[in-house]
Amino acid sequence: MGTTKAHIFSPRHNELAKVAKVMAHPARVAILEYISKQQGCICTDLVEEIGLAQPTISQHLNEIKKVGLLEGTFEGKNLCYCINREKWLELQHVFNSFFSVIHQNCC
Amino acid sequence: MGTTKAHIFSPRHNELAKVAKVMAHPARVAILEYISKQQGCICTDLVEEIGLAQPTISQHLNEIKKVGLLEGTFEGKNLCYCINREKWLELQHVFNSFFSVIHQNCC
DNA sequence: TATTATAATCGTAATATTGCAATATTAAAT
DNA sequence: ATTTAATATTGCAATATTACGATTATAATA
Repeated sequence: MGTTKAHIFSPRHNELAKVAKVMAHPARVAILEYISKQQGCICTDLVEEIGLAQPTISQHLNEIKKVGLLEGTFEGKNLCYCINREKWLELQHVFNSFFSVIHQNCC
Repeated sequence: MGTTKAHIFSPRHNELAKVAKVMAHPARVAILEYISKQQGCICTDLVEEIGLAQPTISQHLNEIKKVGLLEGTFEGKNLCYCINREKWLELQHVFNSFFSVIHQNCC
């Protein structure tokens, strides 16, 4: 008990839920938006910008990374994070399709 | 500890996270899709269709209802659930805007 | 009124998420 | 080699989520 029964759902439904989960926390929404607004991607001040402790931000970044939405490279001691444009467009499409699929003809 | 610090985020970020959370579980994705595919909305067989226990489905329905995505009316002993079209379009717009806002110009 | 069918609610167990202090790691700078 | 700065990892506490059995509520039907 307590665990999502992923095996009873379709891969498509599981996939959509997984990516939705990334956006299901305001910190991650804010992080994604902030990173996207940077010229480059030296995101040193993310901790200060968001207002959560450094380990917490690090964890959230990791969650975003796990679904493939972030690309990170080290530039010296600084980490250069940026959004994976391909994956982002893929997500946009997944959501858009889902929203379009829902045609209700009742009530 | 353990609770999301909603007060440090903007209303927009909190709102987006809230609706994303609804789609952050495959059962709710499946439920939304199933309801949308019905002619009317006699969703009696939702439990059988999804494969989770009745109280669990009821809970998920309630989560969806809480963000205003479902309209429910009783038709005799059967509950008639259907998607709130207006709210649905609103959500689609919220997500679409967010995806569009992300313009990364790095990496 | 008693029965039946359907859905909500309650209570509870298992697990996941959120957040942070402490610590470790990494690499640049001194 | 030490220090410094940035990020990751660990460990843990608080809270949220997921799931379901048992029960309750509601209304149609016999």
